[in-house]
Amino acid sequence: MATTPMGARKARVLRAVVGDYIRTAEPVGSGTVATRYRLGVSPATIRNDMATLEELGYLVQPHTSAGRVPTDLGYRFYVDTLPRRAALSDTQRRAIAVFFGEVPPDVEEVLRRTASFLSQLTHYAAVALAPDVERSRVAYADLIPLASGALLVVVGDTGRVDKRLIEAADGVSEPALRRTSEALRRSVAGRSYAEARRRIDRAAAAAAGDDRDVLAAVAQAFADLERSGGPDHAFIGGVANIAGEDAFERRETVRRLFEALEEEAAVLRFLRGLAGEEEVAVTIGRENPVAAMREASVVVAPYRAGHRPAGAIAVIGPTRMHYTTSISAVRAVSRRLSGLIETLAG
Amino acid sequence: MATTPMGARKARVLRAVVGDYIRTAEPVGSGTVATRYRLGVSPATIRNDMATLEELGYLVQPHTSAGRVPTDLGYRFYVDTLPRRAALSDTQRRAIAVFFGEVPPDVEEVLRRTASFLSQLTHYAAVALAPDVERSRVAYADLIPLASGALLVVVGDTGRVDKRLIEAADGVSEPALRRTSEALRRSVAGRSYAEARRRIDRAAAAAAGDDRDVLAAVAQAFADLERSGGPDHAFIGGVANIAGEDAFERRETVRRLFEALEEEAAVLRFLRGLAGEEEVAVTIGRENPVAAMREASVVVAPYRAGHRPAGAIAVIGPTRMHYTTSISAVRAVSRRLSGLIETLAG
DNA sequence: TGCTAGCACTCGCGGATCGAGAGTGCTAAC
DNA sequence: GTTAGCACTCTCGATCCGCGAGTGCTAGCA
Repeated sequence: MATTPMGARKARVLRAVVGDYIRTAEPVGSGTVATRYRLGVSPATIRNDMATLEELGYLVQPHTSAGRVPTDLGYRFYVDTLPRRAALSDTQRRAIAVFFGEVPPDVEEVLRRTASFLSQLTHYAAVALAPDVERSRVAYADLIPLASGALLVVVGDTGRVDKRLIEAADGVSEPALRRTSEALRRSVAGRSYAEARRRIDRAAAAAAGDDRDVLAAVAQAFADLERSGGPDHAFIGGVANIAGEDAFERRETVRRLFEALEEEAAVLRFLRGLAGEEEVAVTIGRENPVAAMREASVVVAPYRAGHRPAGAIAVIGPTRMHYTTSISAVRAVSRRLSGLIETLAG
Repeated sequence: MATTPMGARKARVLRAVVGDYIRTAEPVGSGTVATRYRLGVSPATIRNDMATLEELGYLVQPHTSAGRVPTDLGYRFYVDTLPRRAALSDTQRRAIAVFFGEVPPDVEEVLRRTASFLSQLTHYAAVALAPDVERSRVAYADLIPLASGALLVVVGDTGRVDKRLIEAADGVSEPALRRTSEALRRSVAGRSYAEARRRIDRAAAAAAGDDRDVLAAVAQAFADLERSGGPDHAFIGGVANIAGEDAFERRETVRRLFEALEEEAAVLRFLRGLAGEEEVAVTIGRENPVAAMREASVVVAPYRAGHRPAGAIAVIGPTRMHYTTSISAVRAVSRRLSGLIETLAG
């Protein structure tokens, strides 16, 4: 930050206003800033600064005789000039240690719990995305015979597990199933999902009769996986926090937000895009491409599996969010999660 | 119903008040009942009836000069005297046909989509419970070797799939894994989960070395499954409908409801208990054992897999719910769902 | 005995009014 | 560039009031 283009004191005033508003939820007046944050100048001076900051688009007044409230741009400045990595509270630190000390039953469950845990930690809603198909390799694939056909089970090296019913039109013959199963186990391990599909496709072309049908169905299943990223691989926790959050004033806002969260595809695409390679990213209010989230902010970070980025976790709250805590929490959890996933799947 | 203890006309008045209140959300006065529902008596008479109904606990007035509003008891009477099976609208009927015409990828996904679909159909929140462990038999179990150990996959004859990481302290030897896998496939198919666990326990006791460790871990995994019913096997759809529902006046009500829905264990137990063997059941307001749901009503029905009850689906809405539609929808969907699950898993 | 017409009464709701208080912008002086 | 002083604006909450809906009661009628 060093010397900001707006001038050092104005920057301090802006930070004070945003910080105070986040804490109190009340419009902040010049008097408050002068007494609560010792800037060594009088309210009148601060008033001038605030007027400038309003012209620049960082603040607005709800009405003439009220204090100022940050715009999305104001929050953006606040977040960008946040002191690097604030420490977590002891309670949070301990909670994280306990959470990651438990032995989880499987990766999917880890993500589900992580979403829930992250929401408790931050008091906002949280999302955990399952490892991306495109960033996973097939570790294992097999066909499980069932009365009505077979169940294709695909396990990725990121820990993701997909399953899909395979039904041949007029039943599947035992031997065909056994042969396909064998072929799958031999040929797809270590490949990307796309490459696996291509191999199975080729195998289908080369095969005949029942074998061909089964292989074609399996290839189709792989294709579906690639296209949709698999069904429901976003785990959401803490929706109650959003429902109770009165920073969302209108109920309609909450409703639309939930609608968007339930429409998982959109959120998925958006969050995957947001999660950069290394660090925590923040999207504020109208910066958000998803219309229903224009009154919300998102704090997102990627997690890794075996040194490669695999999925992402995020916190979703009102623009008047406690950014410091959320960012610290997301950063800490994403790091620990990467470690855990690595030992589980790697 | 025939002759109600309260007298035939009072019953009609009560039904009129409840029905009108559900439609309009306005307290219902004697005048409205007299003009809108042709009971052949004057408002004065209806006033008397309403006074009686209030004494009996079926109605209340929000304040002296307002119309009447049903109590939970009033809704109960209304639901109990509903004409048997109202027809679904054409739109709904068509939607159901389309929905169940699609080929689903697997049972879990069917339930997830059913929850979402049922919520769209009714405009309330909906829940679909995965098939109960206690009511399923093991169709298939296998160990899938992974870098960090193995993944236990258990498929039930109801279509439920459970997976769980098995990690032996100091790695699992290949041969032990192969032997255990073989033993599993041979010995557990067709058994109940409890019986399967006992067999594996016995096998573990009889085995030695690595085999013993792996078998013990598998038995432990089965035990966990039985105890918890498996993680997250409730799929919830349409929370946005509840967030937007203004029949829930206070926001706190909505918050607590979400909290309860997220605390899946409680909802699970409650709904499983509620779902009778054959028919649709309705729980209204304070009848509800879960405190956070005391201002909500639940319409629930079981679904079957292979002629045995397996799980349940439910609609959750305000006590001022459109019961007729909800009941019809839940009944129709549960029936179709039973058929679908049967062809998939049976 | 049960139903009805008439009537006085109650009470919430929406709109209007008003004073207090917070916070502003402007001006003039330092 | 900063500050003190001051007049001004505007929201918020309290209070008041009239309207209208709906009631309960009483008296009369079949």
